[in-house]
Amino acid sequence: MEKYLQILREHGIKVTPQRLEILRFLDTHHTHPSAEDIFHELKKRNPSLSKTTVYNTIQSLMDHGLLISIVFSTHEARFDSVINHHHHLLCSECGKIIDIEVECPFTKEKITGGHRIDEVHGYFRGVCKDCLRKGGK
Amino acid sequence: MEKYLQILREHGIKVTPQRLEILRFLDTHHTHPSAEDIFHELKKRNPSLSKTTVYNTIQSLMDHGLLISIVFSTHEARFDSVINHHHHLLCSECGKIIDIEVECPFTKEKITGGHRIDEVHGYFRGVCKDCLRKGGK
DNA sequence: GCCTCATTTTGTAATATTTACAATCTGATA
DNA sequence: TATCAGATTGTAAATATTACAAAATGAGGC
Ligand SMILES: [Mn+2]
Ligand SMILES: [Mn+2]
Ligand SMILES: [Zn+2]
Ligand SMILES: [Zn+2]
Repeated sequence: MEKYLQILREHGIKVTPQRLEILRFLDTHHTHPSAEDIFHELKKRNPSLSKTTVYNTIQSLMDHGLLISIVFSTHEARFDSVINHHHHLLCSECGKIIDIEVECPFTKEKITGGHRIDEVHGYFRGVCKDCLRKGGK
Repeated sequence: MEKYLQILREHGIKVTPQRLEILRFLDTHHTHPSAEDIFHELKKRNPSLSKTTVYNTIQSLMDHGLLISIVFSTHEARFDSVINHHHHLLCSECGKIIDIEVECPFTKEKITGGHRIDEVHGYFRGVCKDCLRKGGK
């Protein structure tokens, strides 16, 4: 837990048990969880946890560049503490969101078509490797 | 209007005035409107229009590959009748969603990292050309 | 032209995620 | 230990989307 304490301190985020737990969960579960996923899991050990705290903490971590949101549909946002640039695939078979490590040409260009590009997000839809192996399709 | 009548017929979508109007609006306004935008605009000429019809029609057009949804945030979905592949930039200054015509290497590969890729969406955030010219930043 | 019936439209209600807010709590500091 | 700004909590509000059933529509057959 020392690791997460240090991360929060380095970013000037006041350390609280809730923030430590949320950060730890995100760092140890690279499954792109939703706010509900985080809340549901951490509430087991801390029954007084509030969903508002989860949302507040998520926002705080995003403001400090420690977290990105992944939005495949308006239904819900998913979150990822892996900041180094990568794309994402939503598997139509198993529903998982999977990291795609690719060399994306647009991440390097600061200007494209005259527009300034600050962030690049690649969202793919398809069928993941595991599901292809199992089911065919 | 003959054009949209033909499009619906070709795709086996039953022709109705509402569907014609929605299709026409999308084809003549490449501003990536929201469902609310479409509803609000078309209700002027057809006061009995229902928002459910807008959503139903959007879904139908998407099912037939005539429309794609653009999701930058969970707040709302935006829609685009331009199907030929292109990426999108959300300008943090003016809020517009702008088409980015680029050669994207991932659209050609059917398999990437062992996963099957069916759809590729490129979402950029930044500042558009017009806003750069005006405001600096 | 009229009937029929499947489909569509409409209006309302339900769902669910996210945000707003105020009271309470906490923890660092002096 | 007293203070107090900031964090947490619970509840309520906002809002986009979906579900549903009744009414309307429109193409095809007579
Ligand atoms: Mn990821
Ligand atoms: Mn577009
Ligand atoms: Zn899969
Ligand atoms: Zn702009």
